[in-house]
Amino acid sequence: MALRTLDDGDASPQDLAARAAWLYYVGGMRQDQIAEELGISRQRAQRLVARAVAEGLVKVRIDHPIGECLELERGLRQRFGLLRARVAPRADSGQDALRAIAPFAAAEMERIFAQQTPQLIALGTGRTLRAMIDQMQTINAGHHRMVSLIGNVAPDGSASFYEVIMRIADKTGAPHYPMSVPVMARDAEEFATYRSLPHVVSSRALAKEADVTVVGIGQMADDAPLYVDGFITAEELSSLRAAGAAGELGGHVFDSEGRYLEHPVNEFMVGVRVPQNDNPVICVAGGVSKIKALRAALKGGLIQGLITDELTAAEILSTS
Amino acid sequence: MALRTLDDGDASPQDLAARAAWLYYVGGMRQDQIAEELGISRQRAQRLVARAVAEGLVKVRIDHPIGECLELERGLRQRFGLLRARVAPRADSGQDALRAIAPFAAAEMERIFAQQTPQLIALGTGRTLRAMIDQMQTINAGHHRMVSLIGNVAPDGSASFYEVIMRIADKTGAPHYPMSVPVMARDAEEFATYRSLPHVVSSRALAKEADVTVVGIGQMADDAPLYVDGFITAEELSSLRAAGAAGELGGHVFDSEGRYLEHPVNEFMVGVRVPQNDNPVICVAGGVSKIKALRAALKGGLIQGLITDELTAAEILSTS
DNA sequence: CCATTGGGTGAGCATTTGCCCATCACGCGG
DNA sequence: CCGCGTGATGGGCAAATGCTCACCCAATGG
Repeated sequence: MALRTLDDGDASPQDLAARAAWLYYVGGMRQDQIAEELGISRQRAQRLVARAVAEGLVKVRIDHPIGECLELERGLRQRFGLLRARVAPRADSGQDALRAIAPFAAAEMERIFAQQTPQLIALGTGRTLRAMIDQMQTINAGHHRMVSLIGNVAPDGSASFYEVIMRIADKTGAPHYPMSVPVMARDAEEFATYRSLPHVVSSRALAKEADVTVVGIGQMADDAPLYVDGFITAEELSSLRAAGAAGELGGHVFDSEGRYLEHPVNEFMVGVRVPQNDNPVICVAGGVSKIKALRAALKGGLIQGLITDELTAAEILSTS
Repeated sequence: MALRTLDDGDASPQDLAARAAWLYYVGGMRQDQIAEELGISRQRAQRLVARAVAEGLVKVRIDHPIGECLELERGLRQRFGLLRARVAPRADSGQDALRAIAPFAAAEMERIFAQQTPQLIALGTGRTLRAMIDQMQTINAGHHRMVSLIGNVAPDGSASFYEVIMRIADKTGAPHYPMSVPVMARDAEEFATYRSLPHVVSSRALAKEADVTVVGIGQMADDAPLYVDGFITAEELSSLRAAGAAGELGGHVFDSEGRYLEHPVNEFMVGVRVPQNDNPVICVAGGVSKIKALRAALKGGLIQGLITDELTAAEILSTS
């Protein structure tokens, strides 16, 4: 945003990359034509296009409800009474699922932001939401507000890497209310302190009233994000699993029936649990590792919308 | 992998096309991989992708401010059949527009001068072209020639401040043919004298044959450059407006349809009108005040290229 | 029943793209 | 002042893509 070319037509490499990419993808020109047009070498044009893709300037969407995915979407909606269900085609586990889902989730977010009536949007954190944001188009949507469900400070004191609210704010210009405290308190005293902070009180209040909530989901295997990112210890993870943990939404752990556990980890989470009122909670998640958690969340009615990939959707529907 | 064919039996051709396109663009797979994945031939995969693109299933967006400008450029080219259109980002009226456009215009000039085959370049005058030159790089381009479209002597006998040809010559070392007479004659006799001067005759002849012509554009409001710079009186300006003047190119005034007026001011201009032959006339201009003039010039097909700013371009496209 | 037509198919080839590598310009520390 | 990375550049080539063509099949209509 800040540094737009003021005095130099050819300047900012990103501008040039964007221009080249536009000519290539939208304009349908060949790379040598682009090179000539921009007065650069063919190779440079090629690199610019590649760069624009790598930097995520180029967003591709396939505008077609693929039959199979539609079936799955319908299945999910019916089985779990969901309000929204989107299923991205194919995609295997892990990274692929993320890549597949992100554009769909981004489209859903844009749909939310495109609404005329001002919305209060609550947001979780995590890799999946980060990937989603990267796919979002910058749009002017200053009439909505966003609030974070969960603290944005990691255990080591750094800002959480997977914080998303600031990044969406960059793209939309919407006012936002991050929850600038640690995700989790270490003891009851700390917990009481955090919870009593005025901005936490107000953020929590806002989050509970959100018109729509968008979250990822965490699983409870050995590589559970809560553990990998250092929020809980290996012992706590074991203890949670012993207590029947199946997954977590915004750090709040629930069992395979979708009931929140009574467990120290849950007691000390500073953020709010996803609202359980009339306003929808949309979960963005995919990959085999998350299936158990998703199934539990769906069963417990914790979420009212799901954006996932084809294989995950099929798996959820086939075996639960 | 190849045995996916089993469950694809239901797919409609469009579904398949969408799926292939998705795997290609979003999934980043190669066409032969897609072919294998979907159990079809490589060619079919390629046809499916092409088809998806052709049917508009694939939507590509460039998430960068430049994207907008490129849209406008395409719009201008299409609407007015322009050969060249460049749109600089943002920029409000007046000075800002100039600052934004100048680098783009300079790049265009450099493109012209960078050509191998010798070009004969005709040039107008004015603030905009001056700003353009200031942005030009010095390049050695002695094989081109430049000729002025218009006299370079102001009514008070001084050299016109906005003469540009000498300055470009400084930067390029190209031989140049200024038109060293007043812009405008005061009566028929003077006019006949000027027009008969040998160097005027030859400059005029050259200008008419220019391979490319680059001009600014003048508007006809109270601060019309022709009037402000003292070439015409307030009465003449009023008279021109009464006759329907919408703008001027090189001092030659035209109406809102882009037809030159039959008016004393036009009769006594010593310079030539911009060529109306196969060789392009590029106009460099921006700012709201010039929109009326630009629209007229475009409508009348007086110019074949336009270098402007985003707001001006948007305005021209939206309301004409 | 056969000719026709329209869409789809793979082979083969031309074009376009992606990538590696030698080279060069530039900034930095010795 | 001189090497020494570091990163950009363009040449050249292999891979990937797009396109044409001859052919096939299935449906249609005489």
